[in-house]
Formats: sequence, structure tokens, C-alpha cells
Amino acid sequence: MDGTGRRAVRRSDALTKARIVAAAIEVLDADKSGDGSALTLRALMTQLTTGSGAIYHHVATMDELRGLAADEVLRSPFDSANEADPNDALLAATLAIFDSIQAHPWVGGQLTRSAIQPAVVRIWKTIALQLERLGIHGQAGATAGSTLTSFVLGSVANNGSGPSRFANAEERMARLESMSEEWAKRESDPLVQDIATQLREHDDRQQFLDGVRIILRGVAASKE
Amino acid sequence: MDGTGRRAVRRSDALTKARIVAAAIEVLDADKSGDGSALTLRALMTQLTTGSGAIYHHVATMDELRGLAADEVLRSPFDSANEADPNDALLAATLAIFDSIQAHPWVGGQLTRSAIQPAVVRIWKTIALQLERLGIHGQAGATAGSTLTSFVLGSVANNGSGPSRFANAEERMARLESMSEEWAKRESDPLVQDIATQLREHDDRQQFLDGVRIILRGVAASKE
DNA sequence: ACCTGAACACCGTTCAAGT
DNA sequence: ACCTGAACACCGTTCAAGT
Repeated sequence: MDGTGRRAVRRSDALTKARIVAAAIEVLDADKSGDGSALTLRALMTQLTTGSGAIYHHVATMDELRGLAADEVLRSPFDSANEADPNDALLAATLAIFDSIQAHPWVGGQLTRSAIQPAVVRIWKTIALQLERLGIHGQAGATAGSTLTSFVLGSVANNGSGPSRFANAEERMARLESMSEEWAKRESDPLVQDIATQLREHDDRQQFLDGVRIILRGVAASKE
Repeated sequence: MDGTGRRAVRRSDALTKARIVAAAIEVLDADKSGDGSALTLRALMTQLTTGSGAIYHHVATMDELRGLAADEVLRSPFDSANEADPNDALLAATLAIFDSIQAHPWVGGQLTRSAIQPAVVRIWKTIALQLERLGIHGQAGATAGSTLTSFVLGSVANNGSGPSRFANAEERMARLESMSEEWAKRESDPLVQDIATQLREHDDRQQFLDGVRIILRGVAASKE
């Protein structure tokens, strides 16, 4: 209060890096497109009612901000992997990652933009920790961890812009139908038809879980 | 020749979709950054000495063009998988994908932008065909194919912008050193140090091959 | 130190106009 | 049908100027 009644509408809470990240997540979550395209500097300026320079004073680049936002989303749920059986713990940990991204689809696309962002390191750590508990360390652990991480990133990359994530089941169906029709026109190969059919019928989450199980079985088999 | 000597420098070859795709690949390959950022409409206009409308007459959007360029790169090498042993054939096929992308790093990032682009369908097909030859069809084939495809996409996504793809080994080393130092500052966890060390020492291609082997072993184990 | 907001150098896409 | 190029509505980033 400066007594003039004319003071600019200054937000009560000061601008911090954490607040900017939170605002970025809000903007990204509010966008139904699922890719990260909604997060623009100007959208962020509106959300925070501030200028570009203020944001750049706390954050070096928009890419850094995207990385921080993705990491923040993946921060919470990984402690929950307290299963007694380390095998179940690994499944629980990867499923927690999957579900977090399902809830924030834009994270999927963000993770494959760069391997050296904090969120990817976090996933690496989570998986490596559980592998350790499974008694898989050293070179074998690195190979298993790399395989699992690549699988997770690849699984999750297109959850935002891919066939999943539609408002209702009908819209999803319609999209898949048109997709397989499009393929059918271009490709006479019956194999493609099979793929389209499988895509139409599969359950993303179940498929993901099956994939993790396959890899774990392969890791165990390689150990002998 | 119109006799005036003033005719606009018209390229001898007409503009076609195929020629535009070829020009896009040239632009992308010429860029050493490895992500696809070099392909802009304006760079393409320069390469083809034409206007934006001419390009848009043959191609709907720049995204479509990126998808076509990636698919074109992956068109050639997959026939080479004529191994007698179907297991070797599958390894050869996935390695062919990996090597093609290594030669055109921008393809890696492109593949994770959308699941319904032609290049991803091509990879799906390639893998499904070899799984078929291995006697894995139906639901089991879909699960195995999905797992392998996700792994391939995840493996390859960051080959362009990640730690690989550097002019010389020294530059690569320097980058990895600074990365692990950065992690060391933020993270006291010794696990992160291990990861950084592993990253510093590993061979991308070997790691990829090991991953495929693990998954195939897991698929075989699940069959029994 | 923190913030403002104009300015800059880019994007992809559209479209009336030309041949 | 095919191409031209100006115009439009965006981007991220910088920076002199204010408090």
C-alpha cells in the first residue's frame, strides 16, 4: 500500500523459480492437446501477470523450464515402492512413472527431448536403485538399467500425442479406425492390418506392464 | 528459353514431393546439431530456390515433411535381414534401424514426435515380420513387438541431442565429464555417480544390442 | 536485486495474384 | 496446375530503463 491507490497490481507472493515451475505445470496441465505446445513464454507471462524479463531473471531458457516442470511432476510418487519383494518393487516403481505421466501427458514428450535433463536422471536412479535391490549391479546392472530406461522412455514418449489420451472412448476409437484405414490404403501388407488391429484392442497400461515383465525375465535369464 | 534472356532462374527439374523430401534430408543432414532444428521452411526455400506457396502446394505441413524425411531414411536398409536364423535376422534388422539413425541423428528425435507417422509404422512392420519368423504371433507377438518397438524408440530418441554424436572422442568425453560433475554437485547419492561412470564408459551400439538380446531372451522365456 | 516492456530476429501458414 | 512473395500471427530472447 503506497497510499495512492494507484499501485500496480503486484502479486502478493514474490516470483521464485519454484513458483514459475508451478505456473508452467498449471499451463501445461490445462492444455488438452497433450503435447507441450501450450507452454509459451507469453502464456506464462499471462499466468504470472509479469513480463518476460522477470521470468528470465529466474530461469535461463524455456527449455530449462520444461525440464524442471517434468522433473517436478515425477518427484512425488517414487517413494511408494516399498514392496518387500524387490521384483514387485521394480514393477511398482515403473508403474508409478507410467501413471504419473498418464496424468500429465506432456511429460512423455519432454523426456525424449534430452537425456541429460533432471527427470531422466531421476528415472535412471529409480530403476537403478531397484535393480540394486534385486542383486543386479555393475556392468549387468548398467545394461539392465539402460534397457529398462530406454523402454520406459519409448513407451511414454507418445502417450500424449499418440492414440491414447482422448476425451472419451468413442473419439479414441474413431481416431484408431481412421488410422488403420489410412494404413490400409497405403499398405497392402496384411501385417500392417494386424498391427492396426492390435493397436485398436490393446490396453496401454497392460502393454507397458507386460513389457517390463519381459525385460525383467530377460535380465534374470541372462544372469545364469 | 523465352528469348528474352530475362526468364527467372527456373530449376530444370520440376518441384515434386519426392524432391522436397530429398531437399529436407539434405538440409537436416548438413546440420551438425543433430536435432531437427535446421529444417525450417525458410531454409528449405533457400535450398530449393522457391517460395513458401510452392512447397505448401506439394506438402500439407512441415510436420508431414519431417515425417516423410524420417521414413525415407529408414526405407533402404531393412531388406538386408535375410539371415537364415530368424533370431539373427531380428538382431540384424534392429541394428540396421539403429545404424541408419546413427547416420542421420535427427531421425531419432523425429520418431518420438508421433506414433502414427510412416517411419514408426515401418519399424513396427520390420519387427513384427521377424517376430513372425520366430514363431511369435497373435497376442504374444503384439506384446513382444510393442516392447521391442518402445525400446528401439527410447534408445534412439536421444542419440542426436544426447551424449553420443560428437565430432571427436575428446569432445564427447568433456561433455560427459561436465555432466557427471553437474550431477555430483546436485546429488549426493552415490548411485548417480555410478550411472555417470557407466555412461562415460559405455558403447551406445553395444548397449543397444544387449538390450535387444535381453528382450528376446525375456520373450523366449515367457513362451514356455 | 528484481522487474518492466519494447524491440529483435526468428517461426509456420495463408492467400491474392501471376503464369 | 503450379508457383510467387507479401502479410499474418505467432515464437524465444535480449536489454535499456525503471524501482
